[in-house]
Order: sequence, then C-alpha cells, then structure tokens
Amino acid sequence: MAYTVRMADPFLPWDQYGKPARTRQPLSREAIVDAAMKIIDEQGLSALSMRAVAQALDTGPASLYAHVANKEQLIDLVLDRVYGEIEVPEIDPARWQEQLKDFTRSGLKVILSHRGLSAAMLGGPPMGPNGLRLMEASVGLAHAAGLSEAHAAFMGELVGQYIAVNALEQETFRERFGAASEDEVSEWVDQFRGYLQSLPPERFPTLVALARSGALMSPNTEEERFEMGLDILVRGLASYIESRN
Amino acid sequence: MAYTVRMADPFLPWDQYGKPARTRQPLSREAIVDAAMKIIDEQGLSALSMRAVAQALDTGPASLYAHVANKEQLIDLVLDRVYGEIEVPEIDPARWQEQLKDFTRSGLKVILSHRGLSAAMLGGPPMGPNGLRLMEASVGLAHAAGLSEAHAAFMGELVGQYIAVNALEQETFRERFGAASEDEVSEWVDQFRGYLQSLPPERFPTLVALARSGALMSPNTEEERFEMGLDILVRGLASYIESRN
DNA sequence: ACCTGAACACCGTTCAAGT
DNA sequence: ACCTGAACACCGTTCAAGT
Repeated sequence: MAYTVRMADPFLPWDQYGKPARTRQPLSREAIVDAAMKIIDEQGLSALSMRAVAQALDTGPASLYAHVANKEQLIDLVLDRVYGEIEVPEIDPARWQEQLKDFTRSGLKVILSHRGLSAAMLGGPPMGPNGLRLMEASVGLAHAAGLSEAHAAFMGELVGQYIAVNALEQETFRERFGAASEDEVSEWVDQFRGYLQSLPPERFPTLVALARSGALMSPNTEEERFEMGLDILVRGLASYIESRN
Repeated sequence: MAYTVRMADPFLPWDQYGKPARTRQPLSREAIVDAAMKIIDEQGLSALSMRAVAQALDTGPASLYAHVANKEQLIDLVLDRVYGEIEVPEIDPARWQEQLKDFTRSGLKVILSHRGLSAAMLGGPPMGPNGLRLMEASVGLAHAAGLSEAHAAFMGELVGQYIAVNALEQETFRERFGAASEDEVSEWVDQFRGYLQSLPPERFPTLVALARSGALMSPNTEEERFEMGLDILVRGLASYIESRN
C-alpha cells in the first residue's frame, strides 16, 4: 500500500495547526440546489443525476439524501428557484391583456434559460414560495380581467401550461436541429415538403395543398408561433369572460 | 456442467421429428411494437424498457436493435399505432367548432387509454402514417373554418399540444393521488386551502380570497377543466379567424 | 441477415456502519 | 445528526462472435 497524504498530518507546512487544511463547506440543501442548478445550466436537465450533483460537491450520492428526499424533490427545488427569476407585473385591470402577454413572454424567456427544465414544469402546479408568487400574479391578472377567483385559478394553470409546452417545443426542436446549419434545416424542410406533396391528394387534400402553397407553416419563427398562440389564448379568454357577463 | 435439454435433441418424445419443438415466432418490428404496446397498456410507459420488451419476446435486449433503431424510435412507432385508434371526422365547414371539439375529445380519450404515452406526444409533430392522418384532419378542419393552410397547420399543432398537456396533467394527478380515497384527496385539498389562507394577504390577495371563497378551482372535475380549456381555445380561434376577415 | 452473450458506462436509492 | 462505502436492482446501447 502506498503512503497517502492525510489532511490531519501535522508535518505538512501548509497545514494550519488546529484546523483541517481545507474545510470543505458542509453539505446543505442550498448547496445541493446550487450544484444542481449549475449542472442544468451548463449541460441541461438530462445531465442532472444525483451522482453528478454529488461529484460536484465532492461527496457520494448517498450523502445527498440527508438533505433532499429524492431527485424529484431536488428538481422541484431548482424549479422554484428559477420561478424566482420571473418578473411579475403590478396588476392594472385596464391593461390585463397586455400584462398577461408580457408575463407569459417573461416566463418563457426565463425557463428557456435553464435548459430542459420546462419538462419539469408539467409535473404539477407550482407549490413552492416563488411558484405561489407566480400563481398570485396570473390568477390575480385573470381575476382583474373579470373572472371569479375559481375560474381565474384555472386560467393561471392554462398560462403555465402554455409557457411549458412552448418552451418544451422550442427545446426539442433545438435538440434535434441545434447542430444543423440553416442550410441543413431548410434542406430538411424541403424534403418534408416533397414527402407531403407525394401523398395521395384524395386522402390528404389539405396537407398536399399546404406543401404546394409555399410556406409550410405561416408563423415561421419560434417567436411568431409563440405570439400567435398567445394571441389565440388571450382572445379565447376575453371571449369567455364576455360570454359570462 | 449440468446436462441441459436442447431443442434439437431427437430422443425427447415431445420433439416432433424434423422441426424444433417450439418454434418461437421470429422477431419482427411488428412483434416488437406489439410487445411494447402490451407493456405500456399494462404497466405504463415508465415500465417500458428494451430489456422488458426483450424478455416478453423471450430474447435479449441486443436482438431488438436489428429491427428498431433505439428506444425513442420504438416509442414513436407505438405512438403512431395509437394514433390509428383516434377517429377523424368527415369535415363539414359549417360545424367546424363542434367537430374540432369532438376530435379533441376523442384524441384525449384514446391517449389516456395507453398510460404514460401522452408524454411522448410532446416529442415533436406526428410524422408516421397515422399521425399524418390526424394532421390532415385537424389542419383540414382549421382550413375549412377559414384559415390559410399555413395558419391551419399551426392550429393543428395547438390542438395536439392541448390534448397532450391535458392527458399529461390528468395522468400525473392520478399518479400522485391514484391510490388515495376520495376522503384523503379532499383532506389534502383542505390542507392546501388552509395553507393558502395562512399566506400574507397583502402579498397574495387573490390566492387568499380564493381559499376563502370555497371552491378552490371552479371547473372541478377533470372533464370540466378539459371542456373549459377547449372552449377557450375554440373561442380564441374563432376570434382570430374573424379578425383576419 | 439476423441473433446472441457479455460487457460498458451509466442510473436512483437503501442500508449498515461510522463520526 | 450527518456522512460514507458498498451494494442492490436496474438502465440503453455496442460489439465481437456465432448461425
């Protein structure tokens, strides 16, 4: 067996007498969430494992379980921290439509800045402190728009789902074509268009017409698509509210 | 080493001369998809593993890779088969709203009957043969309603996302409370209501009012919630279409 | 061409043992 | 109370070898 240097060895000059050479900061829930967040931001949610978090903290995976119930809870904790980054509006009933849109846009931007986390948003309603803040904002907005609290609560969920689904869609698209150049993407689109054109027009009249019509999908960029869906959502809400009066 | 019975052993009485005793049907993509589907229906998508599929087919996991590129592709194949179970309407432009709603309802019902699969729906636009059939139906419906093909294509995606998100929500709810009795659920709701009531009313005015107002969420059942969201979606679409004329 | 056993490089979580 | 090493019971996928 080889001789290995131990921290407590009093003969090493860099070892300050009385305390161990390098006190690693002790494990804590906060430190664990920090480490998890860093992994997600750098490598995406799919790279998050209890083992990776443990390694970042220079310990073994089993040690994490003293501070966190399981991986699911850890992700929820990260998610709630991320929710804290989303700006919420001061509610102005007269401008609820524009405020709701801004809120949704800001939510999308934040969640997209933590790769892969959008998938975790669909795990259930946000129940952490920051999640409740968001709930209050969107439910409050819908309430100010004229919905009962109960209907407004449902509306808050719709908005959250809209953000999550859009973030997820944009992420999976980037994952599939992220490495590809613009040329490669448009080549792929051309191929797909060609495939649609080759379908039997009796059974697929609209898709064939679509392929022939030039643009495959008219809201073309991610942003245009997000905005169009958001417009439809807000229009639907406004129409629903009107129908109740 | 123990003597092990071999299929070709000519001395065993149940071994019919000339062909092996039990010719297992050969592996095929179809058989693999069958087996995967059975596992999903019985135990949910989370129980689907290449190893489980292989075991069901009495072989090793490596054998599957001669017929299927990877697990992701296998899930896509299962998904497309499930898409085949969804009924599509004969398009009648005058009734597009009701037809769209029926189509969405039928889609939800089918996807819910294959536990966990809804999560896979969010992996991208459906590109298999049955998926294209659905695309033609929803895009055709939106086109009949007055949208350009390109806008209609985007609309088709919205509908798919709405189905997926609702199925996913209902499934995660059942997963979390599926084992619980109605009493346990309502006890949990009461607890949550109490928590909301205890929040500082200055910072959470709407949530506190909501908790005090009795019903936590007004569309109460899964079905009511689905229908209300669907109503909002269709209203939004109708309003959007009108604004373009 | 298809199938196989064995291996690679991972997972989340538990548990007895240490401090 | 907190941390650890080791193990349990899994994963998806690859690869050389067999038929």
